[in-house]
Amino acid sequence: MQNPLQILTRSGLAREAGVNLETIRFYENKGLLPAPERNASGYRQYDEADAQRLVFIRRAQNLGFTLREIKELLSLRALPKKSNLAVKQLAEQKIEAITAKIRDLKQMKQALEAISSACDGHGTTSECPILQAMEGRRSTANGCKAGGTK
Amino acid sequence: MQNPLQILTRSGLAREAGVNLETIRFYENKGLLPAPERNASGYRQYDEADAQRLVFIRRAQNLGFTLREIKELLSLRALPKKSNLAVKQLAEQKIEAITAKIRDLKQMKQALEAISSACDGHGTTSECPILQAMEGRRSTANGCKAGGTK
DNA sequence: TTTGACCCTGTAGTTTACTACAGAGACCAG
DNA sequence: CTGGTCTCTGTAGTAAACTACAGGGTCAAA
Repeated sequence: MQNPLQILTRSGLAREAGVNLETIRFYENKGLLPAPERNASGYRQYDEADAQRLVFIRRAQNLGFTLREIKELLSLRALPKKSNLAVKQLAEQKIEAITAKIRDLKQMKQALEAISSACDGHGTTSECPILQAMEGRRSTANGCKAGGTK
Repeated sequence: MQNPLQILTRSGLAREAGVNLETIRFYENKGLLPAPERNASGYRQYDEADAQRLVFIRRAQNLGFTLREIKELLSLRALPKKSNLAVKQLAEQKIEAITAKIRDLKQMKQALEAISSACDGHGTTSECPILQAMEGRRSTANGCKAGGTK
């Protein structure tokens, strides 16, 4: 317990947490990092808790959470006595969203494989089954429903 | 064969193809739609080929292609005598990319399910396994490798 | 002739998550 | 005291794919 409050500069924190220098100020503006203490010259002063917070953010990102959602997770984390139900729900919702995305991508892949397999790459573009499928001249794959994304 | 060249206004084309009015000008700037003929007042004049082109774009989008890639597909389509090998390759690359994305999402989902299943939602945030996993206090899921995305 | 619907242009805003830059001030070594 | 390296601020740029708006011109019907 020699340095319970080691002071980090902004670049020090960036190094520590493995993020870009500017990311820190960006997160501060977004409310993901609290506005830190300043020294006499106005320099930001960080500590290990801030580094931990950045690690938290990065891990949550790797699990698929957006910064908006991570902000919510952080605010829940800040209330130790609160029920963790909301956290669980956020996780479940994210799992659902990922599942849906995987489903969509699989469907997309399947449609693309179907039309791609109809093309051997040894003809001209004018008779290419892939291009024809995109033109709607052939419904090689049944998919390609209009107005899909939104 | 009564109207082999029915003239469409911009809003007419938008209606026909089911896209937003401004999208058309956006695509023109991006080079996805050719600059159309203009009438005496400078109004854009489209025809059925333009509507087909928009349909092509939408279908290709539904198959996961970006506008940049679609531009390439369109330029290949414009050369009927050219080999369709490049088209086939673009399709194969896209399938690869989708496959990779599905793999990443599955891994993400698995990690999230592992840490989420450790939480029943009946405790406080201070002892929430999900938050702990994000803090790195528990490596509930082995994943969460740093520096994942890029 | 007036009104409303359309069209034109350039530009700016949206979302997500940063990243970069310019111009100014601070700090430390030599 | 002079460099060079830090830090500060506000703002702008990146990618992707649009979407919206302001300020004007055009056209057709009543």
